Formats: sequence, C-alpha cells, structure tokens
Amino acid sequence: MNTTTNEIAVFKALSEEIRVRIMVLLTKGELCVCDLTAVLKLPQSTISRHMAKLKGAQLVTDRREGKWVHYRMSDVIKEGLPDLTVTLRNLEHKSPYSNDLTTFNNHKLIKSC
Amino acid sequence: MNTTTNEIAVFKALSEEIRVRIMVLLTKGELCVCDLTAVLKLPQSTISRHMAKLKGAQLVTDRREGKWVHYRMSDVIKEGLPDLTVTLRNLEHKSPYSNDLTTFNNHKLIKSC
DNA sequence: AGTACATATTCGGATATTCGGATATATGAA
DNA sequence: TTCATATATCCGAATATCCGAATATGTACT
Repeated sequence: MNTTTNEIAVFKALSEEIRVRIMVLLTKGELCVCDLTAVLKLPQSTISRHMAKLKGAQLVTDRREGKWVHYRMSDVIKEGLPDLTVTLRNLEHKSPYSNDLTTFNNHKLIKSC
Repeated sequence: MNTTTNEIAVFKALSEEIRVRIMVLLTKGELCVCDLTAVLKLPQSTISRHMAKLKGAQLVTDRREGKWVHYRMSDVIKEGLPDLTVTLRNLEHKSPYSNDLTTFNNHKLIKSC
C-alpha cells in the first residue's frame, strides 16, 4: 500500500461480496458492464453503482470503446498492492468466485453484447 | 488469504478507520483495552465493540491476564495474510497512524492501567 | 433529426452499522 | 462478602449503505 493509496477506501470497496466477485473476474482481464451483468445476473444499475465505488477506490480504471465501457484492474493496485492481486487471484478456487468463473467461461462462448 | 479465512469479514473489519488504527498499533505488540482507550481517546465501550469485530474477523486474538484482556495480531493473519501485515506496518508513516504511534510511545512512559 | 443500445445517475425505501451512556460480568484485593 | 477496576454487552438514536426501477446521458447508425 503506497502513500497515495487510500487504504480505507480500498478496504471499504472490498467489504461487499459482489465487489470482490467483480474483482476476481477482472483478474482474468478486461470486462464491460454488460459482461458483468450477464455473469452475475444482477441489474445493470447495480453493476454500474458497484463499478463507481471500485473506481473511487482506484481499484479499477475504465476505457470507453464506442458504446461499451471496459473495466480493468488498475495499475495502481497491481503496483501499489501486488499482494492484493495475489489474494484476489487465490480466491478463484473458493465459492462463490469459482462458480462465477465457470459462468464467465460459458458466457464468453455465447456473448452478444 | 488461505481457504479458511473469510476475506469479506477481514475487509469489512478493516473498512473503518478506527479499526485500522488499532491494527497498526498492534503491529508494535500486545495491547490491552485500557491502552487503546488511552491512546485513541475513545470511550471504553467503543474500543471493546471494535475489538469484538476484529476478533470476529480473526484479525486478533485475546488473552486474559487478571483483570486485563490483552489483544494481539492473530497468527491466522500473520500466516494466512502476510501481505496484510506488511501493509499495516507500512501505514505507520501515514496520518493518523503516525500520530497514534507517537501518542502510544508517550503513553507507555506514564501508563497506569 | 430520430432510433437503438450501453452505461450512469437519481430516487425512495429497506437494511446495516455506528456511537456512547448505562448496565452487566469478571477478576483480585481487603 | 464488599469494593474497585477492567472489560463486555445492551440499548435507542443517528448515520451510512444497499437495492433496483425509473430516468438521464452518451454513442453509433440511418
């Protein structure tokens, strides 16, 4: 945790299971809101709200490409908190994260958004 | 983060600044509730409540010695989340944690509880 | 301009969390 | 047993956070 990171915001952002599920999915690469909506089966407004919180904690960055906004794990977190990246990656074998990754792999084959 | 650790509970426990301040102080060693009350200048019931939450997340363990209950960082966290220990230790140079440590050092010289 | 789709924000209502004074419990000493 | 000290728990009130439908905004295409 470097000096520019707001550690409370980071912990608060990760204190909700849905946001941890999102972060674990993002360890696999960039995702747009519609991907997350499909995989987690949650309303679009709910996903957007959580992404705003993760962005506020600098856990993710976004990149607009046409109509889509792609989110990815931020470099801030990868460099300033490399341990957290490892922690999130290790969660992929636990429930509900492992199920999310299965759903995500199926989703990739049939994605339409 | 090993498989037995409840990561959400850990993040939730650390999502409140007071509890992070307590954890940073505990990186310096064992402390009793009255130490924390004196250093953080908060009501005893408030400290006890926060300690219960940290204990629930297995971030600390307690040990009774006569009238006093001493809290320390848990081995679970030291072994299962060594990165978190480092993270907390690094916070000692940031506000308000650095001020807490100064207060703590002064407190040690005059402690009465 | 108008339409279609992806995303963000607003809103009220439900739920969760916090605070700290008051009280209960635990221990040790007289 | 009675008293003093340390800690834990209870309680209502204040605050924060969550949800998701509805609405607003942004982009691409015709």
